[in-house]
Amino acid sequence: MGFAETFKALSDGGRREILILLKQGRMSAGEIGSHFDMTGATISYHLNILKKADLVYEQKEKNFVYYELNTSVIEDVMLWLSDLKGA
Amino acid sequence: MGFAETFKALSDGGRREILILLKQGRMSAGEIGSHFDMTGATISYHLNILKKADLVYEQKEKNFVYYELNTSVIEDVMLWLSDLKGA
DNA sequence: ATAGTATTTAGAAATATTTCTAAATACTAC
DNA sequence: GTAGTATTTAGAAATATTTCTAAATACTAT
Repeated sequence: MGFAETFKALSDGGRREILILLKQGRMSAGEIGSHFDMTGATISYHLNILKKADLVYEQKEKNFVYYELNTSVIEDVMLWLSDLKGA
Repeated sequence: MGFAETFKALSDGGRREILILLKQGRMSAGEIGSHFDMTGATISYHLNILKKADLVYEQKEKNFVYYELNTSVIEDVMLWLSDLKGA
């Protein structure tokens, strides 16, 4: 999407923690949720925001949904910031 | 402050435009406002959010308030993103 | 001091975000 | 097919964000 979605997604501490968790590798929605004091519905809401921001992608397998970090957008954001900062 | 404030500040397109404008150098609140279709009050509101996020700092001179880009926090954000992206 | 310019503050309205509970969907395994 | 597990969707409540208008503050210059 655009930078608005990306920065908005990153503005929530819980969502940033989810991303940090996913540095370890892909993880099911349930396992992600087990790390937080939130309902599964709330976790699902946050995962959806991260997905729409292209910060994660999902893989459905059996009756699990796995989420994995998507680093391509992170690069784009770093480039934007680098340009803002200037030479 | 923290990353929440920074990312939240960056999540608004108008605020990002203000920052891009300030790449050219410091600019008074009024001149910043003249680039946007918003009231001065709204511009002031956004400048305050950018200031609280340490993305700009202000210098009062005569009856003008000048705003200038502060790049130190941008570096911090880039480091956080770089770590998230991993090696 | 008065008038004028620059900016911020206060208060209110519209919209967006975050979270929950309860229900729905999707799949597995017997 | 029934029961159970995993996840999402729907709807509602609480809070936060964005924007405006009008008023207040701060400073300049006559």
